[in-house]
Amino acid sequence: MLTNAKLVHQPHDHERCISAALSRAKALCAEQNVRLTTTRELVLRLLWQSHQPLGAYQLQDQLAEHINKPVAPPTVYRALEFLLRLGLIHRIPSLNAYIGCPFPNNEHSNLFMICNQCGTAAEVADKAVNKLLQCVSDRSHFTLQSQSLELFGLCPQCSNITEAPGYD
Amino acid sequence: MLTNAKLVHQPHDHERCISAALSRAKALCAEQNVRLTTTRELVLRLLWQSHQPLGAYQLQDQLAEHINKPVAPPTVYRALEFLLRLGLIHRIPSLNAYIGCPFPNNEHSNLFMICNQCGTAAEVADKAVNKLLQCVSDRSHFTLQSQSLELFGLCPQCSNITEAPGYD
DNA sequence: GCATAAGGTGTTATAATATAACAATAATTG
DNA sequence: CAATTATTGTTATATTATAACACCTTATGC
Ligand SMILES: [Zn+2]
Ligand SMILES: [Zn+2]
Ligand SMILES: [Zn+2]
Ligand SMILES: [Zn+2]
Repeated sequence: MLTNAKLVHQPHDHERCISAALSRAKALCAEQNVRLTTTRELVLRLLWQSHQPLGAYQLQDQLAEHINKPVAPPTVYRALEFLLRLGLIHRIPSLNAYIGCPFPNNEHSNLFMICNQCGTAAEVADKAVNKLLQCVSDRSHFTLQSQSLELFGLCPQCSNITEAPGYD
Repeated sequence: MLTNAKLVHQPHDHERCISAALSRAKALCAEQNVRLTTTRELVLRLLWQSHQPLGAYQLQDQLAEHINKPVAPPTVYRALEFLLRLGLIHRIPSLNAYIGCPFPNNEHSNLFMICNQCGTAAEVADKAVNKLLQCVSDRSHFTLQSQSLELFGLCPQCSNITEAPGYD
């Protein structure tokens, strides 16, 4: 099982997350011979600011603040489209939000564990999950092409807080 | 494995799907002591017209046509909210669309197989899937509360058409 | 039955998310 | 440097969803 859950759910050196993501992005763009322009890189950086998915209009605001001039929606959506196409980010449909992918160009599950409390989203790539879903598809003669899997609940930290006994 | 895939992907007596859905709905409403008003029932019927998810504004149009007077979005969304709360329908986030649930008040997976070609969506409830996802969550100490699982691809019919050899 | 409360609907306005279309600019290629 | 291609800016608009408040209907207690 490949996952960034440990990182997401614990204090960690997040600068490493960011720089790793950026160097992966640069490598991938070089490999694919496409351009990681300033805007695209900035949007990617913004998405990697935290492990919480961001909406397009949150990105718009933050982008505008960063470059100190107004930004129109298409600017954001184009950058998102580019990053999605390269697999550098994912869209989380039920949140209408976007998040950096911790392990792009791996075959992976598009499986997210999303905390209803703090909003963090950890990604999991699990062969057993993929295999089982493939199997479910096969049984119905369904030709599986892609998937979007979202688990909602409480991350370890928020679980602890919620479950806390209370001395009353 | 509980699924309506066979029905969805083959010609079948769809009237039975509809009437079964409606009687389930009536029973559930009676049991819960809530009212299946005309609008709510109509929306449910419209969602059961086919095995393809419908968007709220498609429903709006069809509803307006049926009752022969204009309908405002809140009317539709209120009916949808009611039906969702009872578990009689599901929302498919990546399509912004809604579909009738073939086996409500069962513990189930919220797992859909959605055809990219013809738009049909079959639902699957599979204990093995649920168990595995629970297990994945446990491993990360994530408290699983709900899930949304969407598989995209080609239904059996559309697979055959696509894969057809071609005599050229 | 009638008053009351609760639940449901109508209506208007608006929020939030996403895309279309076309002009302008920048980067790449030969 | 001209020609082509990729990228960005700009304006307008489509699509999905909700807020707020007035009005009506149904159930409930007396
Ligand atoms: Zn991090
Ligand atoms: Zn949390
Ligand atoms: Zn049917
Ligand atoms: Zn199909």
